[in-house]
Amino acid sequence: MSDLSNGAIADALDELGDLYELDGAVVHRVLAYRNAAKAVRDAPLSVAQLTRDGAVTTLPGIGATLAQKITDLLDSGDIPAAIKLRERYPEGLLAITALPGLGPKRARRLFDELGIDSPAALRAAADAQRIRTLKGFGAKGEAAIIAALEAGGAERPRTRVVLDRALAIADVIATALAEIAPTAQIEIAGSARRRADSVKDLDIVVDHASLLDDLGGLEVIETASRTSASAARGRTHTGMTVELRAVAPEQFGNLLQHLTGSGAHNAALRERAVRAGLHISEYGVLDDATGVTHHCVSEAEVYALAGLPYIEPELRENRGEIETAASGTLPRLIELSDIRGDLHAHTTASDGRASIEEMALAARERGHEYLAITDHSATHGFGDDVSPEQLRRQIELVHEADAAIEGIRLLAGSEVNILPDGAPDYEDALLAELDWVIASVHTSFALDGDAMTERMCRAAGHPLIDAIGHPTGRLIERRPPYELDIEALIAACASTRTMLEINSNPDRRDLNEVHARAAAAAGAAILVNSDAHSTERLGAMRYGIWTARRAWLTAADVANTLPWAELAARLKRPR
DNA sequence: GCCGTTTTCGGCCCGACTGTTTTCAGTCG
Repeated sequence: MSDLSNGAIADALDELGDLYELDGAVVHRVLAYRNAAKAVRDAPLSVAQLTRDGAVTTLPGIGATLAQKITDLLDSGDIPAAIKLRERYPEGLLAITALPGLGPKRARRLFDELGIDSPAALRAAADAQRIRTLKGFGAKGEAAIIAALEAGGAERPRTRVVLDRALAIADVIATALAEIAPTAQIEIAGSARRRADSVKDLDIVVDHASLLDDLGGLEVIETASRTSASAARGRTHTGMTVELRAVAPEQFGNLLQHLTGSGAHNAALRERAVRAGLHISEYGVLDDATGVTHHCVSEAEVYALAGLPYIEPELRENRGEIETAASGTLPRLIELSDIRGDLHAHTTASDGRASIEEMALAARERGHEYLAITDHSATHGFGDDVSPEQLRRQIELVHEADAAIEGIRLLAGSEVNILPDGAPDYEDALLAELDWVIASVHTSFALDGDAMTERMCRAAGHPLIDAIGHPTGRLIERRPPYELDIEALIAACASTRTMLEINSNPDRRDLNEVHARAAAAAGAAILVNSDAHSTERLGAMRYGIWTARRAWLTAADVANTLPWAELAARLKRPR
């Protein structure tokens, strides 16, 4: 039987926080639950296991009370306090608090005074003009509620945009603004700058206020308006919100740091600063001792005033980076230029668009020393499968191309399917002829967690499988990971010297940053691969690198920063 | 509810915006 996942525990804590908030608890108590939920969600270890070991209070923000609540959850499947509060506050009330402008306080008044317990009841009351009779709610508020309900705010969370689409638009906007004001400083901020999997909107910081009036004229912008003397907001034709903020050059670092976030990072940074008598805001750093507000041209100055070294945007998620920075032990994060080769790429032999030669030349152009050709295997289907006979021919073709093309080592590989029983879909004798084998799940996603975990651990134990590709199968914003005990897989890979991939396809980025950090901590070797299906997509590698950086990885944690000869020597079957 | 190179108690980031307000609470990022 598998334990509750960190995500499930975090969801339970978030729900309890929401319920306490409806119940009128002091905000700091509610915040404590939110912080604890985040700590659990970001934890690189099994929180269930930590709890059973009596060590869960080592996580930041989890004390004796929350440890007991997590223990109750693991023992009985629920938290007693949550059961009690759910009886008092109907589920529909939480849906109401999801509407813009309606928080817990106002939702409670609607519930207490008008008996409104669902979005439908809210709509009926608004239509009957009963809401405006409440103190604090006017006709305007009533109209805003109707508008929010009609926008569907209570049913579906707003969709987020996957990072590559967001960056593509951000680059177009930044380039267009730079053409208008060539001397302006223009920076993308927000979660896009932190290289998160997806973003809600785009934040852009400029030091030329005149640019605020140019936003609406850009080709990618559908509508735009000034929202204040220093800000403009636009909407792209794709429906994404763009916030443009202008600031004086001497305060550029303050605003960029503020808008890059994350919110949790900034809150933790500011709490630390307060203990030193400093107040950090988007406008400057106020020193209590002198009464002086320091302006910062660069972010590095903001951190320096707080007594810290510069912290890379990818680390700013309040996952321990502030404490680690304070102790002077931040890792030197991996960079794209550290990568020496790519061990996952497709050609026209399966579902790729380019030939072996085209992929080889494009990889060489990118500075790679080696490239593994890993087309799909015998059972792939969709007409993309490579029969054993075709694979034998492909091996010859790859070796011929390797001999013919100077400056890059080509490896004859395959991306084999992991069958539901954990076996690869080629005979071992054929696998043994390959230079490189990466194994992935492409079928039977719906196995239960135990079966999927056994399937993948068995694959990791296969002597001829070198690496596991896109280990959780998730597609960002589209498909959740399949049921899998990722820690068990990581342990299996570490003990069998099977490498784990960070797949760089921007829709995958799989392993994600939390799992990649856990894998490196467990001693498993990580790969960052493009999974390119065309020459251009070899460039997707940067997304995997960003995930690796968000996982705190250094070049030493990633195997394909090594020359091929050194990497090959570390494989379970040295070649 | 958590936490401590000012604290085991008394704090807990900062500011903008909104609407309904004669001075502010609630919400949001």
